[in-house]
Amino acid sequence: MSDQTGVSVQQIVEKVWLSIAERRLRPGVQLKEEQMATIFNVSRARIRQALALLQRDGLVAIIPNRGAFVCKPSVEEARDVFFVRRTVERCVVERLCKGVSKADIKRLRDHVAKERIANTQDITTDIIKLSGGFHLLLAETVGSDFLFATMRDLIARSSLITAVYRNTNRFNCGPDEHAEIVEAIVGNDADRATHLMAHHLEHVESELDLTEIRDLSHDLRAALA
Amino acid sequence: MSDQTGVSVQQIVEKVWLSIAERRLRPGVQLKEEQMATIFNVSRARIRQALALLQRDGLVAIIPNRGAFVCKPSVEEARDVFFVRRTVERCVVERLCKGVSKADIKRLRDHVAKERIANTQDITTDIIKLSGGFHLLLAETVGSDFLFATMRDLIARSSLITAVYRNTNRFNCGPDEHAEIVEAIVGNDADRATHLMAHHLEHVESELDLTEIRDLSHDLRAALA
DNA sequence: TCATTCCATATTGTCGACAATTTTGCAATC
DNA sequence: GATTGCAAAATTGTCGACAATATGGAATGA
Repeated sequence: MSDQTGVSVQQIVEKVWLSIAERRLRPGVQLKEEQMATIFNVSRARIRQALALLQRDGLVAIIPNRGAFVCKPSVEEARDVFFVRRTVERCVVERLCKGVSKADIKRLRDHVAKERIANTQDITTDIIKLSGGFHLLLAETVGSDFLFATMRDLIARSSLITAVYRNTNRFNCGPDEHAEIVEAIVGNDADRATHLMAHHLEHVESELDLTEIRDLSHDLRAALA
Repeated sequence: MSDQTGVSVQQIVEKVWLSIAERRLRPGVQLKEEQMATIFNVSRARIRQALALLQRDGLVAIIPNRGAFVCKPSVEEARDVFFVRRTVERCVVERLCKGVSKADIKRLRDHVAKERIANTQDITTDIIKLSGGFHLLLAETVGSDFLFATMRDLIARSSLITAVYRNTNRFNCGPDEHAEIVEAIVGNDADRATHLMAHHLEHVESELDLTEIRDLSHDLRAALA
């Protein structure tokens, strides 16, 4: 009758991640374990594991004996994330410009092609997944566990920040800029590649409204001053 | 009879962390759940939670259906970690130089004082904990969750790298350089503070033997070439 | 009417047991 | 003597149940 199919921890994480990135889950809402266990048709233990991973990625905050809540990053945190991201992505690109295999090149170009398709067909879910996935793929191609893990963390937080502070309806991180970066890497042109990447990230950040007045709900004294 | 005292997840993480940093646990060894459950006198569930956190910190690798193993970072990964660390610590120091409270200053100076005591008394465990703790305290003082989390990650990985690649018996990261950095921050001298920090990190990295011939056990073809 | 206390409810934290998977030891075969 | 196949042991993965803790509302008193 009912599908007995248990959902893997990774699938749960991805589902929640997407829901947050697509703004279906707003910052502050509580992710109750039993509720999620029912939705995904698994035991609470697996949900707890998924929540721990989401905490690792900085998407949810787990308060002891209270539960897990979707994070709301502050404007300053958003700036910090992009600051570090500029550095790490630069490091990634520099490493890639030292040479990539033919297989890697194909993978990168194929990914950009997928992004193009998602963009023309306007499938929001795919656009979000793939545009973050591009930067993750770059890090993965380097082959350093550390850079990959760091990038994973940064992408997750960037997605949350984008979901919270995006001021346009169009999703940024378009495939054209990605394509240019790939070709610069293929041509081993480190200067051009790092420059393009810096410009790309500036572009992404510029579409966010980080001048917004801070939410001072948590600090009544400051709010009423 | 036997002490019924359950050990918290955080305590387990710290114990393992220290054991790795002090080289009592070598890279590659498996951390078996039941064994650890017996040692810490807790259930396996709590051990699993601790192992998940250690994986988050990049200290152990969890292979599905196989178990958890202490990581062995490659030389290149070590360089990546220090590359990113230079950037993040610079960001932290710059933010701190914009002004810190009197309470923060006291906390920082107290910490350095503790380091001095541990150094004179030559208590290895404390020295390791405190020297990493200093950099963590700097990040915490900034007040950004993201910078703190990133720094936490970097410190954990740095500790593992130091444990693996340290070529001297003396533990680096001495309190004198820390003290200088604190005083530069107190004096709001961003130039001097960032310069000191950069020099300090270079010093730490210089005591590692990162020229070591790569371990190619995992790549037979390359090893036999 | 408002503040306080107490209790019922809901939610998270922990544990022990069982199922699934992998590793290991041993024997049979080539 | 080396290799393959199989079974037993060890280890990880998952679950349901119970204990501990926090939340919200009703009852009580000023």
